[in-house]
Amino acid sequence: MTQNLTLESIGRLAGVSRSTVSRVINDQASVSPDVRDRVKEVIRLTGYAPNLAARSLVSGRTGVIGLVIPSRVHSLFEDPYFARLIQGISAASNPSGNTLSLFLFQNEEEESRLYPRVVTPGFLDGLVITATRMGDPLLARISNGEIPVVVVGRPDADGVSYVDVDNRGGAALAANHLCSLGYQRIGMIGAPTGTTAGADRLTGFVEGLAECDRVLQRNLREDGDFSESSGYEAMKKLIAREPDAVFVASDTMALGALRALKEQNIRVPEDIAIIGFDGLAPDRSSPILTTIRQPVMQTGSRAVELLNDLISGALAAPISEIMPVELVVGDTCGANLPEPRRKGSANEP
Amino acid sequence: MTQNLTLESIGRLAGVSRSTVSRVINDQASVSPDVRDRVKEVIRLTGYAPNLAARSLVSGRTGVIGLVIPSRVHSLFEDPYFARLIQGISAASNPSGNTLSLFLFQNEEEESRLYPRVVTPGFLDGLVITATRMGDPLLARISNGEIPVVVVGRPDADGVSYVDVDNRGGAALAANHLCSLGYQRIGMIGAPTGTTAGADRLTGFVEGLAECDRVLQRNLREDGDFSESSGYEAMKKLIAREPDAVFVASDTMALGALRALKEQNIRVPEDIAIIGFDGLAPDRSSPILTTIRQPVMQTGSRAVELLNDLISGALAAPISEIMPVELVVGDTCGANLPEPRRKGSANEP
DNA sequence: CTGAAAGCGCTAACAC
DNA sequence: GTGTTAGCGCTTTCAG
Repeated sequence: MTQNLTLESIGRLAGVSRSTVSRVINDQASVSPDVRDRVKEVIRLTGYAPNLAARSLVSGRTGVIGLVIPSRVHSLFEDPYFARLIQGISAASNPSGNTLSLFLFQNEEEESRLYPRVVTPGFLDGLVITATRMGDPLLARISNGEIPVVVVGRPDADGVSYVDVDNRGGAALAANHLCSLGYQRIGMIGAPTGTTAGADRLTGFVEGLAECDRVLQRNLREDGDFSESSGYEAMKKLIAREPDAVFVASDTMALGALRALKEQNIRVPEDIAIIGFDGLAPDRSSPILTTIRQPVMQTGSRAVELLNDLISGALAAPISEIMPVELVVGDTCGANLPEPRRKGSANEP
Repeated sequence: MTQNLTLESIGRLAGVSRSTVSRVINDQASVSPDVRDRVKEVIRLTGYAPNLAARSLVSGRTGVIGLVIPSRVHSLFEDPYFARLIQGISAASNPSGNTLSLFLFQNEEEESRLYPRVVTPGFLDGLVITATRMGDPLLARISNGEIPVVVVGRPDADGVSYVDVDNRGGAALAANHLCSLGYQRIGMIGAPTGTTAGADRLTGFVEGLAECDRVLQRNLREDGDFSESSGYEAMKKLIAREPDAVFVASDTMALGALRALKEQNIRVPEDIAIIGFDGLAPDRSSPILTTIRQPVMQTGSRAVELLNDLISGALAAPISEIMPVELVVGDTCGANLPEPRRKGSANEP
């Protein structure tokens, strides 16, 4: 079948030199229409495709961008967040002619062993790194610019380009929503504060409460690890402390929280209001979860776009961008209940 | 920093020729120990890494394997199944020195546009394709062996290598489990029969029921599309027809089914038994789901191993392998309830 | 055991 | 407009 096809052999078949074939392939101007057509026909007939290795050897570009998912978030990989993110990254890679390589490190050992390969110039054109953790050792090694990198999420290092979502603003939105509905004993199930997303959502929520002259009571906060079961466990602990509303820092954890409540026959939103974060579980809960939606796919796509700009030199690092979030009102906060929510009941010193 | 490092420059630094450096790098015997040490030291100091493009230009190998996820299953990408599969594939790729490229096609158009690139020799060493659908156009174009391919799942084409799980056997196990517990009105929420997995699970379940002299009543079967909400909807329809046990062909759909039941205050397993398939939601439901566990990660890893054998020529296509599944008894079938389940009640013409 | 030389398939000056 | 010619960095004979 298709084999041994080279510029040279195509040229021979079309009766031209290899340079001309190269010009046709790269859509360069200086080729007469008839020659161009003839060459294209031969290419079509033979099914010739240029050898990428040879091409990248001379051009210095590989056409490959890498997506690195560090080992510590590995266990979270099953959160639909990553599926969406990958979809967004893939969607933006294909049109730009890039191939996406996935680096899913199993553990620290593998990470440090394979890491050199990932940042070595000539292997990848650029890198997207998901960095949900603070003090990422990978980031430290990148700053000195071996290869263009864009981080998804806020890195806690300077000089690194990134795309983040407005975690603080979104969490504040959640706080305001709960306040405006009259809830009094407002709690939170947080994400790990060792991740910038977790830290930012906590900060934002506290700030949002402050805008309504409220504070987040110490005993009304539990943290999870982004998993469904951690949300379930956290909510079981909170129930005894009787919050009337809880902000859960991820939808997956919120599903766990709802499960815990249903198990105890606590009604949502009548007995307790729940608001999530992510916007990833639109129809997976009964009642439908009120949440803060972040544009996950777009975040991934935007990261690739910025990376392409970095690679082409159109932009110089570091650059950053914050994606907007929005409140999506569902049924778990009682916003749509006919009568206004409790206002000013529930007192506690 | 690190730049322009080539075999030549390393050789100069170490006072040897580029051939010798190449031999050291490729661990070839004929190099004297002292020279080898000297060269290695220079490599360490400079941080030199071979240019992969040049290497693959001469070797004909790229060290890259592709994972293709066709557009029709794209919407299902968020099922944790794919996350696990990717983990397995990635886990097996790294040690074998391969890089994993992900081809997540958004739609048919993109699929056929990018497809040539994917099967063109010289771009990828091999391909893993998830083929949950029948009549896959990609598979048709592959059979004539342009590039080594291993399919995950049973392809409905001949001559294609694949790794599948024992869907039929597993579904039969589920049927036997329900029969042995004495259930009478046994229903099923199936996966799309346009996927080989869906078809095989249906076949196996019917066969399993037959072993207990039962048939799957027409009106006790509804099909979903692997999504949580489709499981929810299917169960809502089934409820009125009063099955006392339901086999749900995927855990994700089973979670939806459980949600529908909880919403109607139907108790599991007291009022109805539920058994899933996949083993992906170990602690995500209350009560804990009884299910048929398939080794998803291992399936992915095995696919890569077979692919490597195909690439190296150690094995010749087509080859195939069926991974075993197992029954995991949870709390949704009442297997652990103190008293034996109802035996022989519920009559209907 | 080591070096010299050829060549993988392509792009990009540089001629004509 | 088109062909000729150098390499890109590497592996691999082939000499020595």
